[in-house]
Amino acid sequence: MTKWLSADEQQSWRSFITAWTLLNHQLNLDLQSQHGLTIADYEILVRLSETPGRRMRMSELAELTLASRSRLSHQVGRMEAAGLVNRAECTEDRRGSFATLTEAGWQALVAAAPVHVAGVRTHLVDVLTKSEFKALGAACQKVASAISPESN
Amino acid sequence: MTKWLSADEQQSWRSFITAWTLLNHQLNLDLQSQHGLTIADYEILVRLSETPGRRMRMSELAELTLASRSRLSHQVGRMEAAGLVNRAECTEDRRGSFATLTEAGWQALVAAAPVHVAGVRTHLVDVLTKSEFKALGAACQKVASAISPESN
DNA sequence: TCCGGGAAGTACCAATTTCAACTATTTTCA
DNA sequence: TGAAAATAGTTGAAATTGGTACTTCCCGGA
Repeated sequence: MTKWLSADEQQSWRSFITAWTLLNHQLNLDLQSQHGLTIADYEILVRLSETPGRRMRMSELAELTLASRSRLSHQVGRMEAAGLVNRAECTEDRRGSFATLTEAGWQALVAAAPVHVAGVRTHLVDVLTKSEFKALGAACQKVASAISPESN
Repeated sequence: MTKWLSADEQQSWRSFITAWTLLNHQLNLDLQSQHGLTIADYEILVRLSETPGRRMRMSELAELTLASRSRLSHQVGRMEAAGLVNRAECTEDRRGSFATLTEAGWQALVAAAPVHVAGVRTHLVDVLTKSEFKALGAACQKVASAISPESN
């Protein structure tokens, strides 16, 4: 016998969907209109920038950005065409390859980051009290690790 | 001067992204493998089923499901081809049209709903305490209405 | 050493989504 | 009244995404 969601639960669930969808859409819009980057591009730039040597194996990048291998491959291909990243072979494991941040990619990130962060603040962080935001984060953390324990 | 996110804030924000992405992906997988429906299909079926006459104007449906008009049009087209919905002209406003739930669409919803709800429970609701879930919902509600006040 | 299974990445194909035009109708208001 | 502007919805092409097959390479065991 199915145990349905109560009206409250349903409401919470829908708010979750709505909040994420609107937020993502809004941030994407800002980023795209002002810098020609998508959120996906941005996330990749961030991840690469955080890594020593500003380069990372494709599979690691895929895991971190929660993208399928196929999708990441396409994505990096586009970014490579745009001059934001390069591909380099991996000498230790010759099957593998690295995505590396180019100078232009770094510059694009530096330029876009303030806009993105400001968006996250105005649409998310500043809308909530410190403790509300913290609670949101904690809950999401639990949800994420319930589905995929390795996701941190 | 940009005010960057603190490490904690960043962590919360990333958890939010991760939780949504994994949850959505998981629910989609369940629904698709067991019933051949995507989440988008499902949402449309739900919205139509909740409406008197089980029919709704395209634009209202688009708003509720947070989809662009174009996307909804394609989507409904596919669902119509699959026999889940019908289109009907709107006599009051002859530009408009209704999407109406077919019997098959209703049956598909009835069949899929338990699976979907079970997924939402096991991956979201049951992972959190009542108050955590409530806090998540409340925070998301605030975020959503900060971006788009009409989104309820 | 050599084989078989598995991993990393890419390529191809089908499905979905977006963007920009386009048609048809309604609304506004001079 | 009768344009002009706005709205509802669709369409087709281009871009993105997802699934799967394929190629190349690594690794463990016989």
